[in-house]
Amino acid sequence: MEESAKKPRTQLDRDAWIAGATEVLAEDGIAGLRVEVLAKRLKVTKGSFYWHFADRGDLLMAVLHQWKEGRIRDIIKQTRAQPGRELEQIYHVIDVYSASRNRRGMMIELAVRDWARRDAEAGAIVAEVDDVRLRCARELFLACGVPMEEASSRCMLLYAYVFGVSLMIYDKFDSDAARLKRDIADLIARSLTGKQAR
Amino acid sequence: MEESAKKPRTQLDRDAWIAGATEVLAEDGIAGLRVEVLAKRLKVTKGSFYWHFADRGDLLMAVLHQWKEGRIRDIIKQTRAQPGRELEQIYHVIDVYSASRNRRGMMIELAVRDWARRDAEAGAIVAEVDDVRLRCARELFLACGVPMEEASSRCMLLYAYVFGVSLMIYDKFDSDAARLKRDIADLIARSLTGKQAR
DNA sequence: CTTCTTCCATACGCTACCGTATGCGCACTA
DNA sequence: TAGTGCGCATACGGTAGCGTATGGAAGAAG
Repeated sequence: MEESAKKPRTQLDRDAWIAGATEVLAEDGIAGLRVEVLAKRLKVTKGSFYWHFADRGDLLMAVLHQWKEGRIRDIIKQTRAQPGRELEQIYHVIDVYSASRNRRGMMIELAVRDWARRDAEAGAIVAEVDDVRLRCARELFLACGVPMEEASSRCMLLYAYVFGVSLMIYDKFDSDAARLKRDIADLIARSLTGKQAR
Repeated sequence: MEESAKKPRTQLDRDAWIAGATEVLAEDGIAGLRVEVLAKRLKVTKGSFYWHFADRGDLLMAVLHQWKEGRIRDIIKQTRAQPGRELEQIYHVIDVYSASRNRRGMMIELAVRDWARRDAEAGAIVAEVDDVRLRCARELFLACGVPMEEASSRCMLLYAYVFGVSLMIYDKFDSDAARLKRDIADLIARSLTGKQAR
């Protein structure tokens, strides 16, 4: 009757395909996300795929929308702070997005954003996610006592930084990467006008 | 004997292929950079291509190395400031990399970085470019009187920001994008410890 | 046991692309 | 004017991937 989730997994459903596709997306990017490659990975043939999906675009849209919903859920969670601990939460957000701590998530993030640079539908999704992220993060800064315009600037700087730093390769530049990251977090989070709680 | 460079361009040389390839790279990314597509764009057949290049990889490496050399030349130029005007130069660097003012260059930059995420050779090139960029930008901060560790943090923040902001889509977030960018530049450039010249 | 539905395998045609082989015009040279 | 080589066109075989058509196994339903 009800499916117990501990079966030897003999059948694939739509979500299993989407999960596998997200995995491939993280590793090989949107260009590497091919129906037959994914099928081989899931140990079935594409006959299965075209039963669950109309075509490749159908899968891509499903991946995109599931990504969006997961991101928005996560944003809401990550930017919900207990009163008085908003600054702490800002540091936490920076840390969570640190590529080393969330490598897989950041790989997906970058793959989706690269995708969005050339696809209007992906672009629209990224725009939605960015909008939610920026507004939620801005609320945190506002709660810290930072004025509106500065809150906007700082939260934009925050997200641009976390994405941008994941694109850079700087092993040889600084010997103490941990200190570097801490100092940069301070530059982003520590306002001159807000009440400082750190 | 010597070729004058003002011919009606009836023949293609290696550099013309590389230039065309860079154009395609900017538009379609590394995955869209295909020999036959590029040939069609240059209005020749791939018979010409395989005369000038051993294979597709040969072209890709040529594109990569030319990009690297161009970037390093540009970095040296952009971070050379007249004594006393280093802070001004920092603002200039931020502005130059602003996606809206240098869209084409940033598209290439992002394409190369996406490429570098999955290709070791591209990764090595990006690492070299990042190293030069960070060191040159750090010199500017140091010349502003910023202490070493803070200079490292700020120049890292600077580059991560300019790349990251090019990945974001935030039309609806702030009505005054110009002010936003100015304020962020201030956050990156204005040190608390250095002598302020702005 | 039959029948129907679900889920997947197999086989096919088609396109895009890679790299090679070979032909061919044209400029230059002797 | 015949020869020579450069720069490109043409033609070919091969692979990868998309989407379709069709068959078939296995469980549900009767």
